Amino acid sequence: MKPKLTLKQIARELDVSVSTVSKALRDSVEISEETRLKIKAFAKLYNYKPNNIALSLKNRKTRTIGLVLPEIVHDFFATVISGIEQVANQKGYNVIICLSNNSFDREVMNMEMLANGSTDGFILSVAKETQQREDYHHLQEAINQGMPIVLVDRVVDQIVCDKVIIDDSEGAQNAVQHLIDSGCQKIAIITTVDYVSVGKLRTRGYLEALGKNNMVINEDLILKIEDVDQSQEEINEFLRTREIDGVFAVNEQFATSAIKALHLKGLSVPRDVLVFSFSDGELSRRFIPSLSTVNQHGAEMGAKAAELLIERLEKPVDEERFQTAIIKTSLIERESSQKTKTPVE
Amino acid sequence: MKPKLTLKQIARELDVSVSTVSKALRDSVEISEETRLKIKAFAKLYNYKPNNIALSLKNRKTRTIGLVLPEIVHDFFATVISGIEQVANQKGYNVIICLSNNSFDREVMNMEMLANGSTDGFILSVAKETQQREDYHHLQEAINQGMPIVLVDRVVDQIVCDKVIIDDSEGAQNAVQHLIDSGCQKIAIITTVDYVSVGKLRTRGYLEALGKNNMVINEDLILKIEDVDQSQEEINEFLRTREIDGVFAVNEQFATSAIKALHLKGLSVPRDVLVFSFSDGELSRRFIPSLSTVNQHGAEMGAKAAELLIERLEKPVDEERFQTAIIKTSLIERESSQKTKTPVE
DNA sequence: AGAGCGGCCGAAAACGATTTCGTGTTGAAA
DNA sequence: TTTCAACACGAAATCGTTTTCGGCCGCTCT
Repeated sequence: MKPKLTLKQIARELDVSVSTVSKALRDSVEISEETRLKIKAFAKLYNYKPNNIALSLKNRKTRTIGLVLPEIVHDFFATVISGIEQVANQKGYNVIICLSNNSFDREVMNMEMLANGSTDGFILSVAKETQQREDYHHLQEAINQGMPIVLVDRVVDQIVCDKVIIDDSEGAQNAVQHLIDSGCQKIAIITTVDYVSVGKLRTRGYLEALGKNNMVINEDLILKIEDVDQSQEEINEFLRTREIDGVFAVNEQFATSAIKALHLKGLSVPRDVLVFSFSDGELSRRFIPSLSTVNQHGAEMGAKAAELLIERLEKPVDEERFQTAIIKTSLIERESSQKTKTPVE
Repeated sequence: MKPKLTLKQIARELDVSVSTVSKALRDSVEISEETRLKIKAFAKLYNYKPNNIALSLKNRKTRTIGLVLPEIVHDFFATVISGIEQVANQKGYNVIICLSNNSFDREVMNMEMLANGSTDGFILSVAKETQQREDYHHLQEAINQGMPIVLVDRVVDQIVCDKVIIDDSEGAQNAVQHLIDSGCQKIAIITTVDYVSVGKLRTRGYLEALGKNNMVINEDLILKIEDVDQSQEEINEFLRTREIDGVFAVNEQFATSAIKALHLKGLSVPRDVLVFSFSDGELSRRFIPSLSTVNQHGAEMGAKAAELLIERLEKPVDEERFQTAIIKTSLIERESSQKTKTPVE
């Protein structure tokens, strides 16, 4: 086990000074060709790599991005990470990931942990609990300390910074419009409680679609779910007692639960009821019937977030103008929303 | 935007020396109560936090774990990350994540990127391509440089280090045994090509289960898949032309593809054919019929890996004895393998 | 011959923290 | 009065780099 090579060791070995070695390796004109080549050859031979920590300290830049996410066992966030990682790595940045598990305290802890010099900036999607509390002091503090933040997906309006979102409302509206166009008259929505920003927006899209088509809005067809884990029973009960011909679910989990509930009732999807979902993941692709969904393009969101952050990091003299990038959603029509295309069962 | 507070600034402000400040904050007895309290009060007031990078440089420890994974949009790896993250954070470690995308080159690049002082050690699951090439020099080099490695799930025998695996073979055997116990006579297996270590082991478990029950091994009922993306057609064709009453699939994707293929053939699961899968994820839980699977306990694997690594980092005088932790698998019996429990369709 | 200049290199400071080793001031013991 | 220990603090080294500044040598130009 050999400890890593340092400039000092090279200098001692070659009988020159540390500064000479440093300059030689960085191709400074101050160093004669002869010395330069000798040092470079030696460095290459013993596979010298400058110590990142020392560089970080010297440059006061870590080339590291802090990523704080509510969860990770979730296709959407996983794809976001993919997108971030790809752009970051390509630009020579590392990504430190911390999970908040949707807890406010863990989110704050994670940010404090990373803010002490470990990262140059943050990409963050706020925890559910944070949205509920509406306490964003930790975000503001990071910004005040000079650490740029890019918010992704679950953004908060009160904080002034770069943001990457999709048009949740529009995506939902398109999905519901598609159900309407397919002949649905009584469309239920299964959504989250209102403090989850994206849930609220998707609900709004649903309402707007109905409004635009002069359809009556029936509050009785709106189910707002607090706890995903206990959603199946709620959804069963909800659908058992309502007569509907279309369901719009704001995520894959609700969509599959809805289909199960409809089966319980003896109904088939898409034969009797059409279903449209949100968030395209493995589940949507593999489910039978495969789910029509609003694609959020998570990887693209992540990539954009990383680009925005890195740009801000590398052009710090940039004006204080922040932008909100809106990634286009797209409808993926699969079996669950198409009467004509009955799946194999 | 105030730059972060440093010891030097506190010292200047309070008209003492940097060393005094440092000692006061660390409760050294060398400092008088009065000075100590004054300094601590000031530090608290202005929310001083020591700079992590400087500490890392000084201590030659980063308290950061490098995690290199083949992919992340995959429930298993996502849960592994969860487990690692939880243990790491609780012990005051950060986690840097890099994705290899199953590419050998990216795996090597990532490790080089992190080995230059950014992390104290690695947790790694080797890329598919790396397993195919059987080139593990980058792992050995990291170890030679004094960076401990813990291999997870996709391990390599040639490298001597701590490892965390499940008994893939035993898990598969149990699953197949369960199919046999349920009355299956002709059980097909849908697995990966052999160079994927876990695939090979699961195949072996399948063979052993058949052997133990004195069942004839029919090579014609073994399908080895190279590319997951084009697996559906292969599986369709495979199942169309074979008469079977049970399917063991080495992952959720293959399992759902198999069920689709069986539907195409006019067969129902579990009525006509029983299906057992491997890797418990959202897909297994939500699918209709829900999938019986071998649970790999990814979070537990991740947690164990983090524990092993951190232990080795903090007790460096430890003997050079490495251990391989084998996490118990467990069978989760859901609808797809139980004739009696017909799902709602 | 003296001034000036360019080529080549080393010393030292800096990044922010910890730690070892002084050093000056007390007060008490001899 | 001298000596010595305890006390409270500061100077400086250290971690591994980069960079500024200055120095030395030899050469050319007047």
